[in-house]
Amino acid sequence: MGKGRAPCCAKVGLNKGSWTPEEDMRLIAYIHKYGHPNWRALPKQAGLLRCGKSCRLRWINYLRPDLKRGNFTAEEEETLIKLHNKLGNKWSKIAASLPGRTDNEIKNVWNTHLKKRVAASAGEQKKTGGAKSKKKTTRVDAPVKSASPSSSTTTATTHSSSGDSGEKSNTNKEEPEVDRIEIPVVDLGFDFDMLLDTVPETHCPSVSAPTSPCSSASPPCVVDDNGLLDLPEIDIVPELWSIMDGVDDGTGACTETEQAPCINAAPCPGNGTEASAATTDDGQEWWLEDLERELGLWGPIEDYQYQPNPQAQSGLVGPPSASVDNPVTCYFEAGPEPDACAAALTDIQIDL
DNA sequence: AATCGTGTCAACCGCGGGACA
DNA sequence: GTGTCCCGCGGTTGACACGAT
Repeated sequence: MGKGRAPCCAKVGLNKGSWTPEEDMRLIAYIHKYGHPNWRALPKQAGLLRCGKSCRLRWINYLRPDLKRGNFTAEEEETLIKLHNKLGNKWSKIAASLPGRTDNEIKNVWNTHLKKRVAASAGEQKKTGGAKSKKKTTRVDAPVKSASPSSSTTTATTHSSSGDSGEKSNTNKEEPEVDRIEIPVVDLGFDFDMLLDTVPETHCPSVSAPTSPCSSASPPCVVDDNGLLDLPEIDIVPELWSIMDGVDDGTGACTETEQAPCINAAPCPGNGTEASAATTDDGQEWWLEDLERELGLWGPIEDYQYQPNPQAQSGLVGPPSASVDNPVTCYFEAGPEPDACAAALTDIQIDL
């Protein structure tokens, strides 16, 4: 402890709190393309006003492609209870036995539902002599709301990133037991690589030959003036990066690893990112689409009406504006039909 | 309809451990 | 052998949603 630890984001003026869709997409797009060989350097390279820690957390707990979203199944809960009996609060170890679940999620589920349930169950056993098996007979009386993650047969827990509003109704999963959702490859008409086009060039790793199968459309770090989605460039005072650089290694320049983020290895197998499966052509297609579904990007088009607002302000720095003012937010919130979405996005440039 | 209380969960914080120079 | 850096873990918090009154 206290080994000259770097100040966290709060101390150097970086963003904190909830992630905006823009930030999410930026992070997704970046990791999708370059992986995350160095969390600390990632925000800078991706043009994110976040600390590496925050990016890592967001990725691990929310954006990772292999996350199993939705309610815990009865089996998972059973496993969790058993493992907790055995391991205690070793959430990461428990998470290792529950594929697709994060330690954070497991911790939350335990603290909010299972702990009470187990306690209640234990109390009941005491009362009744405790001879009953611990089969999940207490589910019904668990003091949880119907939409709680533990009630696997009810409404799915959602993990929308579109702010915290309206998230409970967006992404219902009918089959929480499914480990992997098989999603047919669909041409979205939207390439995540276009997001990377907006990564500030100076912050871009100099990768000469992106190997991302999804990068067919555009080379990295080239701002396309032809109407590709322009995420707002972040107006970051140079001092901020200086601070971070100073915190990093003092060079301020990309290190070797930063220069060549593990494209081939990306997203860095064995690094806690199980996204390695996504490095294959199919895998990338799969998880991006899966993520889009989870984020509510798929759905009816009726409500999707983007109205460019010239006075719209960037949602990246500062409070996110209403979705109608922000195509990216709109993209996340409205569940646009792919073509329409792409069309809308390509028509729009977000200005600071 | 408004207010209050509770539950949920994403995100933050601080620390420890391992890797590396 | 030592110091530094980064990653990951576990505990905690704050904002939000929703149900009850």
